[in-house]
Amino acid sequence: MENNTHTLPSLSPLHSPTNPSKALSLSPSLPQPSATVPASLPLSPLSPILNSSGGHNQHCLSPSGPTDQDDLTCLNWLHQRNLLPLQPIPKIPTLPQLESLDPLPIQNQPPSPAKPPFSFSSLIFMAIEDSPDKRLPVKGIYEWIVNNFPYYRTAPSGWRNSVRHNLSLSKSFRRIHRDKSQSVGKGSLWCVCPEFRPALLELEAAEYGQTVIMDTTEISLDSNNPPLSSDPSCSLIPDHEELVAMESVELEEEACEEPEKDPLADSGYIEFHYYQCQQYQYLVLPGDTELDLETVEILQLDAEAQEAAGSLLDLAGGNH
DNA sequence: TCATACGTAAACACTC
DNA sequence: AGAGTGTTTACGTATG
Repeated sequence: MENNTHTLPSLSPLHSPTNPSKALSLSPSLPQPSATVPASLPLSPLSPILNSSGGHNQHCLSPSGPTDQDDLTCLNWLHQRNLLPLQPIPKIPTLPQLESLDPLPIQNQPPSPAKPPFSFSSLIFMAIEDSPDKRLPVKGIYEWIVNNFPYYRTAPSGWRNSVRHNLSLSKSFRRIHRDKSQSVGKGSLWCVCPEFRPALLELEAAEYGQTVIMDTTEISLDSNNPPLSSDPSCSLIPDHEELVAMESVELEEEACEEPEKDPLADSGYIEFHYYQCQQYQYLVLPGDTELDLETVEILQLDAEAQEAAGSLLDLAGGNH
């Protein structure tokens, strides 16, 4: 087995919706960027996900392609993008180890590609999101990974098996049967299940060591039990927790052809993830809920956060 | 110790 | 037939 030299952060609580208590335990009050992420990493992995332009980023796959020296820093394109509809994400880093985010001097760069500090789920997510149509065949995912992460050029081919394994196993991805008339090549197209985009976004950000989970909250949507957050005194303070079932929420399943893959369907909970960066807060929903901004407002987010929440609801396909 | 997430390998069936 | 794809199972490691 290959020795993974990177210590990856745990998955978001969104990946364990049936375990709300654990989710609540993952609510650090202070920023906790991954200390294992090389300092040479660029800042924002949010870029590809949040690029709503729909266009294929041109410089992410530069004509010359990334060099082996690019290694992890080959992700520079990720933060070179001018997207971030969820802005304001103010300039971050507040941590000493992130003070210098410029690429390392050549002499300090590793001699050979190191394994990217991204899980396969994140890699697949980035690949799909970077495609013009937000869908890719398995082969296209391979190619994207190889083009953007030199490590996988020379890595044993077993990682491809892992990619396929992740595609099949992960609830975040779903298979789209190709139109027979347009079928070229083998297999199906794969896309990101919309309701899991925020979760993947969060995961990717966590692996990037930038975004900080400020709080994880679960809100009651039961009309008989108003959300605790409707209490004006209940504000988003660190370690503030709300735990309630979401019995009245009906997830829209039309976005996903395989509703049985939706872990929220039987979890009884919905999780709101708050991100805080300096004076801003961000809200990430699991997506495709029927929540509207009124629901969001009771969370008493500040104006910026509400704007971000609105963008996220748009992203998640919510109506408001 | 346990649960969970993740990576990896392998077997198998299916499609092109 | 062979390669690629998709699914499933199993096992090991890391982490909280």
